[in-house]
Amino acid sequence: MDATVDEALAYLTKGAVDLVDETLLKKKLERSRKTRQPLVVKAGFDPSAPDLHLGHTVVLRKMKHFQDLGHTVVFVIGDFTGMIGDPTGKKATRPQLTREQVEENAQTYRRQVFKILDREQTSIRFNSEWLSQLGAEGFIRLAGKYTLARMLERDDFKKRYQTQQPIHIHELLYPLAQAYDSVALKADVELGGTDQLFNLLVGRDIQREFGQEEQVVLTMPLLEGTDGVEKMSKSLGNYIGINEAPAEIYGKVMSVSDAMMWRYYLLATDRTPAEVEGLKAAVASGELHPMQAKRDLASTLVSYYHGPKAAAEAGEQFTRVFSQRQEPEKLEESRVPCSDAPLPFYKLLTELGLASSGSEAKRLMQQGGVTLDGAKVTDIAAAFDRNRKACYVIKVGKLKHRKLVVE
RNA sequence: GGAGGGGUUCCCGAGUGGCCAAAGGGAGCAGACUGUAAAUCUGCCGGCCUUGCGCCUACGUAGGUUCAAAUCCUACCCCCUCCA
Repeated sequence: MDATVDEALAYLTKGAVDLVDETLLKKKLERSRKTRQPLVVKAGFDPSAPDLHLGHTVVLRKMKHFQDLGHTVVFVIGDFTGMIGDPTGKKATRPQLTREQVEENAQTYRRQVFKILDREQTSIRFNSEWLSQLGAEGFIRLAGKYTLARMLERDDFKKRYQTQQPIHIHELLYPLAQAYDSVALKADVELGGTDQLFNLLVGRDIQREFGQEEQVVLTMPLLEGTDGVEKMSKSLGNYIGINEAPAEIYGKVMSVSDAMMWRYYLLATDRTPAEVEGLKAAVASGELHPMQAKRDLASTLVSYYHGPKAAAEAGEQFTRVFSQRQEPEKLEESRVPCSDAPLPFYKLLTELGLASSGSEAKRLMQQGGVTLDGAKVTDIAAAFDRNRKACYVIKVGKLKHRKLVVE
């Protein structure tokens, strides 16, 4: 950490959206340098969705940047708030997590997080540690440090208030609980997505109430999912998980639209904004093929989380399956016993899990998406012949290939 | 406590007695094309089968009126707004 404060500042704020406030961050950096005392950099994570996806990595990479300069990162797992359960989605009251589940999820986090973060400079903490100590009394006291009017300043609440969406009282309490995390940890910096700005700012106010120096707030953009519209999230199914199979990550990245890939470059890789602009210009001028640019992106991302070898293999498989329209190297295999009883083909598809329902299977067949050993099967009344031992390759759509052994 | 508005298929959002498995958009899926699972275009998009213009399930919940209800009536549940 021998970078000058200005260099450090530039490095740390790269890609960030909000920084509150710069002067204070400088001050903290300077002090840290003098006292050799690393800053405490905190970010909170949901205990119920332990599968990290590229969206999470935006903040995680930023945490790593702080580590690069010698600071300590605290990965806070919001188990306390998680155990209360968030009732906002009225259809399914989120199941309360047990102690064991939380611990299990934490383990999953540990496994994944250190693909990005440095183990030595990271501490993983549960916020129940200090929040459950607080008790009802302490919590109400904490609530006494803030006002409803200030809560309603939050865009999200304001909007919901106006559009007749429910706001539960405890939702107003969440920001306070999160703010108290900062107090308990004496956080110097808190990181989060731009949607967290408000919560992070409440942390500053509450810290001040507790006589602490306020934290610096730094927000990162939210990465859109593979649909290119909504933010990446597991529940929307538009995510790319870092623990997914290499070929899966590679393929999903390739399915991102050309326009969207720059965003991924910018937020999910280590390329600097200038480098990304350079690539963009190269594509615009025809110097670099957009597909190549996207392949490089896919390869980079796979190699971050699975290593360069896996990235190379995923690339090869992609070429094979999508450019050359061949079967992948390794086919998933299913077995079916020999029998004289006729089996409608569409039933076979549902049994193999290649279609979610009979109607779906028939639809796929009618649309010409189903192939048996390379020949299209479009007759929905077709039966599958399984009265002798044989081996077939079934293809459904472009993505699903299956080797079928009749035995 | 009072008055009013509202709950529709994965999401948003039309629909106020039959032509509604229900407009439109988004997401998703398939095909064509291609430079990829980009873009674009076309089609599909509750389930079941004997694929008929068939059957079952669906418009907050439970009943009722009617030959026929997402649409009308009754009760209940939930959400929101304003007043107190």
